[in-house]
Amino acid sequence: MNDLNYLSEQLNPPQIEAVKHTEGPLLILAGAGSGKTRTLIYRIWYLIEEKRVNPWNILAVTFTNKAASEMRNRLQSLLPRTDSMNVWVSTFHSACVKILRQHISRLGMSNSFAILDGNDQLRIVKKCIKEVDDSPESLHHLAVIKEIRQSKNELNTAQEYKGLMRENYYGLRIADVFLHYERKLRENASLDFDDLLFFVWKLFKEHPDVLDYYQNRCRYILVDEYQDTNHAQSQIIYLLAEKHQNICVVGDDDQSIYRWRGADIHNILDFEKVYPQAKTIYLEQNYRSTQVILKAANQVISLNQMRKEKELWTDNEEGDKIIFFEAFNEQMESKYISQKIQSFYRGDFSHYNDFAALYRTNAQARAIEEALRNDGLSYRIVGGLKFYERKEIKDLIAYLKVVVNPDNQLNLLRIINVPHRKIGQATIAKIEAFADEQHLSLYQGIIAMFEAEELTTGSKKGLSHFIDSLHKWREFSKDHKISSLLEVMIEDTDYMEYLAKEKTEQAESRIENVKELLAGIRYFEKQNEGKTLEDYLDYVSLFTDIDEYEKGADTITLMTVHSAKGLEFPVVFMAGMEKDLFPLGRNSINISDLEEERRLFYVAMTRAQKRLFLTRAKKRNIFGSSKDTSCSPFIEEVPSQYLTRDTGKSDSQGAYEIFDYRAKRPRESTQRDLKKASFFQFPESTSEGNIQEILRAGDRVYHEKWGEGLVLYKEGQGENTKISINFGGLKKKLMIKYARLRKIG
DNA sequence: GTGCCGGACCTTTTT
DNA sequence: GGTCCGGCAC
Repeated sequence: MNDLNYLSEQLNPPQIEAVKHTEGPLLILAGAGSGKTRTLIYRIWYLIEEKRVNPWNILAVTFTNKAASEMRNRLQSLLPRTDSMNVWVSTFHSACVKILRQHISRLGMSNSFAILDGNDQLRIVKKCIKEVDDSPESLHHLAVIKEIRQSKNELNTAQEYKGLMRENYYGLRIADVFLHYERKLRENASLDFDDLLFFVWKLFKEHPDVLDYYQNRCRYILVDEYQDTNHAQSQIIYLLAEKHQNICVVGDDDQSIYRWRGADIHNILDFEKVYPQAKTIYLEQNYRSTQVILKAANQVISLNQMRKEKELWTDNEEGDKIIFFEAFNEQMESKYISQKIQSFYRGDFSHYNDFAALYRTNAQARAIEEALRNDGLSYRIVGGLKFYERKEIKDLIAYLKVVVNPDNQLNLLRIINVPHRKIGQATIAKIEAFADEQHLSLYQGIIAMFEAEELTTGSKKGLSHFIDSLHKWREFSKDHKISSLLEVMIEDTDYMEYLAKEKTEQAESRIENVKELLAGIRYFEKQNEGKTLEDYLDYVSLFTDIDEYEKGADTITLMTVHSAKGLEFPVVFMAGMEKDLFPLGRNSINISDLEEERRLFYVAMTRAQKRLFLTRAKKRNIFGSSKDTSCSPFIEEVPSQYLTRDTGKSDSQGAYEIFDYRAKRPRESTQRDLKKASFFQFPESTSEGNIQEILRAGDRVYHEKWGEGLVLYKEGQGENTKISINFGGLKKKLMIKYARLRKIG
């Protein structure tokens, strides 16, 4: 088929224009739901198929691994395999890691650097404050981190930062911590997230031959979500595109919601100034939402001053009004969400993944989770405590990192006494002092101390055993798979025993997590044959939970609005529409903060395809005590003709629709239902306790991992009750208190 | 060197 | 309501 005919079947006129404008800078302002990813994909297809551009010369940058892998998948279905494989599709951060692993030695640094995550950074900054500041308690670590990150994003070194703080006493104190922090990172050959960008920029600036290589390689550059770029990122892109000028950025200033982490909205607002030759194309047809939702969202966002004027339109149906519901407290709010989902389910929307509950802060997930669990609905929480940030996972990853690079003190310290080897503060201080004196790394210091026979008996045994094991693992890793190595390490250190001995109820789930980690590694090995332990560690360092989110599973999705960007759902619940929560602001919230919150609200609204619910709680638990709340000002910003209040009939305490399964239609709630609901509101014991009473042989239950099952019999008493369940032929005996079972039906 | 207790502080949002 | 950290007892 003729390419142009094909394109006009797939895309609308402005989208086609964006695809065909291949030479020179291009700004695509793509509103929510306007098919921007689709446009990008076809643009790459067009470059390769029509313009005969070598796929190898195309770079497509995204912000999340999820977005990158989605793009890769969609390219694969459109292009011959070899072509789609050769396009460099990557996140900013992984592209930078790839570049630095090759060339950072040109800056006099080690190519085998470690990557610190946010928690590592936090711990190190705290420590640095204590080590160099005169009154550590008056210097808040978050303030310091903010300054460090901002400085790096603005491409200033610690020295330059100190220069800028000349007259500023407080700033100078931060500068000293910053300098110390940098020294510590360099000594340990470690880079934080912001360093990844900073050093790529530095590399390009100081080594024109390296820049030239990448300029020639990346002749056609595409950047997704350009409104989220920070200064460092935009400068890297600027340098890369300088030679060929084939830079296409896609974004929506109205969806810029990462200003707080350094995203500079001016990058997109001023694109035409930075690239005077730029062409600008607007994608304003929305394919996602109903008229009502889209018009309401348009109205809300139009209140922002700092934006490019535009108005999305759609051919979609008019749709139902947006519903606003005020609940007594967050338990009732959650109950309402659960009830609404049940009344829709098997009605207009037949899958659980048609529903999403969004919120401003992760802490709100708990109440919603509890309501859904009590009602036996299948849900999943995206984000929150992340898998790779769990203690047990970080421990084992640190073991792997130490095998790769024992000189990294940060990782070594994390595991040197985990599990316990009787190596405490005193011993470590002693080694540190010795190592400093001899100008050795901590690891080399330990070895040297053995040779010098400087160690006391107490910790000697534990230390020598640890060092011997480390040698053994390093040898072992040379000709064994990552998963085998980890298995051996877990075995040698009795790590599972160590977890099991922690009598907390977390023990079981921690052990499960370790198994999941092993399974994850095996999967990685299968997917990436020939990749090394170092490759795996890079992958883990840049992995986030939203990457894991898959449409496939049929569950209700709970996540923050930030995580929801780029996704869509037929039915969206936006919970917590309260002043000080959404918009979130404590003491003072200035206009530009408010505008960012409004953009966030706009993102939330535009996730909805068919139905949108806004809910709030009149009382909410904050830090354990119940507080009265007032309504979010955003509610008033939604035009009243698109909004209808669900009063829950006459009862303002929060009546709701109940789905009557026998009649297969909703009925109104009765006093009895309300009583029942308020029982769930205050579960005396947690759901584990409740469920134990409820479950009996013959009940159907749902388990996160095993799916649906049939209860066969119970065994034992009280806390230690075990339950035998048949999961589709597979019989399992589980401890009730750990199994997290949900009753079905 | 380890483990337990109590108080402070906490919540944005994420690569 | 949860986490982290310091202090104290063993």
